[in-house]
Amino acid sequence: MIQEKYSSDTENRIIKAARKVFIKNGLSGTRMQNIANEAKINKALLHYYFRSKEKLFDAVFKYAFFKFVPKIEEILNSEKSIFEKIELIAEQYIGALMRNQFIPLFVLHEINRNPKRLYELMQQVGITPVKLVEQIQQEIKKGNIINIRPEQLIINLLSLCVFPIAGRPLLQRVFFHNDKRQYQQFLESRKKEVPQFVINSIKVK
Amino acid sequence: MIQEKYSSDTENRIIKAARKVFIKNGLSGTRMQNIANEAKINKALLHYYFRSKEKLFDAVFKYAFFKFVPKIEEILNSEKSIFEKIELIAEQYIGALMRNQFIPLFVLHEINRNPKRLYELMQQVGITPVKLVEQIQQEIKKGNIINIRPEQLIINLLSLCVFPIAGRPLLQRVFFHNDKRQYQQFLESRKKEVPQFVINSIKVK
DNA sequence: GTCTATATGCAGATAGAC
DNA sequence: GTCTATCTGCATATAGAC
Repeated sequence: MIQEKYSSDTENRIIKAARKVFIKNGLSGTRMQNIANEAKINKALLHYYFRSKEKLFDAVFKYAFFKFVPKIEEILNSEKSIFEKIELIAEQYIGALMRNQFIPLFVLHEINRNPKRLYELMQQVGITPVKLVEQIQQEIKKGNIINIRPEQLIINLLSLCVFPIAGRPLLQRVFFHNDKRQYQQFLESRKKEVPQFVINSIKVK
Repeated sequence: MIQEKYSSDTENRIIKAARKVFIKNGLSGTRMQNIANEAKINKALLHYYFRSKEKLFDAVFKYAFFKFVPKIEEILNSEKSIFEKIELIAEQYIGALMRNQFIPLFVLHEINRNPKRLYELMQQVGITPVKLVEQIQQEIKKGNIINIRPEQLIINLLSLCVFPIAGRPLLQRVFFHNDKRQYQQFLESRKKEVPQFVINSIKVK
């Protein structure tokens, strides 16, 4: 038996609908009526369960955030080599975002609207790149990778994972004749291509 | 004497204010009153000059888009080597986005809201990566760069330019103690770091 | 051209019947 | 808990005076 996150069936339907609509359209782009329609319930019930639009949005945002946290956190703090970590982060990250296409823009928007809150959420969960930064510095000292600022490397990796999904509607049109399946395959191939690209650039041969 | 784009002074103040507010807050996040306040004119005047919010937004979007088109287009269709092009695109692109921090998210949002329109705008202006794709294929044949799909390479380059600015508010906090000047310097350094990173990865030595 | 006042419609939120 | 009906406020847009 599946453990539902919310106690009532209606509550579950609301939160599920809210995720779909908020993540696709953002806070100001979403109408409570849209969510009610999606959940096939009455608009008043949204307020009965979540009081206000803001509170419902908060629930959705935390969900979207924590959906991606655990695995990344696990990778960051593992004892694997820097190269393995790069491979794992790219694979996990691209995979998760492929299954949740609207998350990148949703989170980017929230990053710009309320960066402090997101930062505090990250701290609460213990997501920090400190260990990864140190590991990169050590690998540079050991001569395994070229001299690069750890921040550059990490942000490069993130960029390569996130942007192709955030910009998908245009990129798919420009490069793949708007063929959905082709782009999906393209993203799939990036799980391997991105780490290759990064490692190829930094590895000392 | 400077040639203003719009005939009246009021019209110019409106469009300038609208750029600032729309680009920062998006279509649904912007109130006509916000624009009126920013322009220090009456709300009714917005409608007198631009009829509707949508039409005003359209004017702003086209402006934001064409602001970045000419130089990129020039680079794409020039006769420079692939390595020079990579260097120029990164430098121009990052520079332009640094001066217009909110453009990336603004355009990304519009890409997801109305991708077809943006694509058609690009075609009208003749922005297409066809020539760059061909050039990459030739360089691969000549053995100057490794075997990589041109789409991967181009999208990688774009990712590395755009994402660090779209995600700035969070990245600045996480990696630079929210120090604005440090992040500005970081972005500045990427004008050289990004092409190095890319070329390092694809160049056959 | 620019303003004040106002019409119109809609979205978030609540009251109250069932 | 769930619904219908309604309140309230606000945003776009217009009318009309100056």
